Amino acid sequence: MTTPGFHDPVHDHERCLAEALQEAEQLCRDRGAQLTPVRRRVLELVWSEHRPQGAYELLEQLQAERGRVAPPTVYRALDFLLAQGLIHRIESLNAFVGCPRPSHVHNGQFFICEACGATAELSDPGLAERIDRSAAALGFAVNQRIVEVRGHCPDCSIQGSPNP
Amino acid sequence: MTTPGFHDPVHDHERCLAEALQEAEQLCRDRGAQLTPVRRRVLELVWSEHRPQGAYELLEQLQAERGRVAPPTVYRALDFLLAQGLIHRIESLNAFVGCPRPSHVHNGQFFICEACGATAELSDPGLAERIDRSAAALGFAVNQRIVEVRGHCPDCSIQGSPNP
DNA sequence: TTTGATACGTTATAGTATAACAATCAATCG
DNA sequence: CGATTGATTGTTATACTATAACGTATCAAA
Repeated sequence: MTTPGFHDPVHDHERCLAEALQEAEQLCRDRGAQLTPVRRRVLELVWSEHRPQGAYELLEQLQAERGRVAPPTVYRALDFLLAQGLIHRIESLNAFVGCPRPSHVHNGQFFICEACGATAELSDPGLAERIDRSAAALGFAVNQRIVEVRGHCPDCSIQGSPNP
Repeated sequence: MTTPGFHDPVHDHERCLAEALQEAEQLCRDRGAQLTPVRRRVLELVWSEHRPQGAYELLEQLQAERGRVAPPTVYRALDFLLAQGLIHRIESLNAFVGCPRPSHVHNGQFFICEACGATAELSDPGLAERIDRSAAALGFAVNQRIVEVRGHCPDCSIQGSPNP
């Protein structure tokens, strides 16, 4: 798996990508889910950066390599990847990011840098519990917890930072 | 102020609305912010339900009473109301809901019923602190915390519920 | 009276997402 | 084998969400 938190601007990203793809293949094999070429390629594109990417951003890249591709193609691939837990949707950005722990069911917390876009996923079970306790007090049955924290990552919050 | 949590399907909503409007006027007066007729009307429309409403939903209502109204009009009003903290944007719905505690700076937590749309806002400072601690561990500087919990409200989670 | 700031009107367009139906293909069964 | 079924992808059109850019009106300060 990949390291938690933010990544160094220069890290071995080939390895992130390779590990994510390998884990996705394993997981789909185990579940009998079909990681087709389109779906696999979209997953690769999502994983090409540690930054949420919009559907149309992914679409453009697909079109660059395959000619005519229509929006439903990429949205269907994204739906599949979401259903398998291989990617997450960042609601506050209408964008998608790879999940570093796809085999582990969770609603993570996302820390999103407003300067460079880098996003880190954390999974604090205590936070989920705390939300669930509030929900219980309201008589509310929880399906999904969305936690998105906006701010500045370590690289962008120091003065003289690359993206002020 | 209005009561916290979910509201009874039949409650004195006139009162919710009147209180929200009164507080908004007070708050704008204190700040020298202009609660113009359009802005005030949009706030009323947002407060017409305890359920987040889309910009175009609000736009339709405005058009019904004022003839031609273009999207920027409603978006500008929403921007103003957001800036004053009089409403909140629900990111996972692209929709807007009235803030029951506008004079109190906060990032609340929203509990959103996926059946009936009813939304309750809570403010658990401990939750915010917990998020901030995670952020600090990452070296992340927090600007905004978005917490949206999807599930079923008390009225919709009982069997034989109105909106299963 | 001019100026500047603020709000609002208006037109056009950008960006995000899905409905509906056709085509393909592999697996299975009679 | 040929037919059927289910899953996936292609294709076209359209719906939904949001903003850019520029013009107009108002009002208070200089």
